[in-house]
This record gives sequence, structure tokens and C-alpha cells, in this order.
Amino acid sequence: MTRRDPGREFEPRVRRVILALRAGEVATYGEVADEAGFPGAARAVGNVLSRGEGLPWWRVVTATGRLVPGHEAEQSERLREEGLTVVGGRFPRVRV
DNA sequence: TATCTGACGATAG
DNA sequence: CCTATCGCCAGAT
Repeated sequence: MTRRDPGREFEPRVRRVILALRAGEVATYGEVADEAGFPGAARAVGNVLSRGEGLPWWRVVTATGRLVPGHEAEQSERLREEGLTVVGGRFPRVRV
């Protein structure tokens, strides 16, 4: 069951955060988890995103800018269409 | 309740 | 820059 999500709000919240991303905006799994109110649940976010339907999955990348394994070509193309720059199958993310 | 899974993340080598 | 490990989380069995 859910250890830290008694109300099962994880998925709904995660979906909402991802749906809130506009064209040209890219977030990491960790950022999505954080904004959803579940810091540290980046991995779980990936699970929701992988199974979710109707979500702008291409706007979510790993913390290092890695794209989705198996969908790099399509994701890269979609991101480019939104005016973003993808180099070497990677999204140039500004590390803080 | 115990274990395993996976579109993650940080660190070490 | 790469792979190998370990730690974390929600879900599914």
C-alpha cells in the first residue's frame, strides 16, 4: 500500500504538476516529485509518467538531462519543436 | 507483512 | 564521460 501517501494523492498530484508544464518548459523527475509534495519520490514519478496517459512526458528529463530511454529520438524532436536545444540526446540543463 | 519492480538521484571508481 | 552501487519512493504481488 502506501507508506507515505495514505490518501493516494501521489498520482493525481504528479499528473497535475506535469500537465501544468507549458511548451518550452522542462522539469526533472525530482522537481516534479518535489512540486507534487513528495520530495525524494523521483523514481515513483517515473513510474506514474511511464504508465500515465495524455501527459507531456517529453517535458520531463532526468536530473542530468538524460532523455527517456527508447524514446530519445521522439523526445528530442518534440523538445526541439518547442524551441529547446537538445545535444547528443541530452537536454543541456543548467546545474546549480 | 515481506519482497520485488522501475522513464530516479547522488556518489565512487 | 562511462558503469557500478546504494538509497529512496509509491505500487504491485
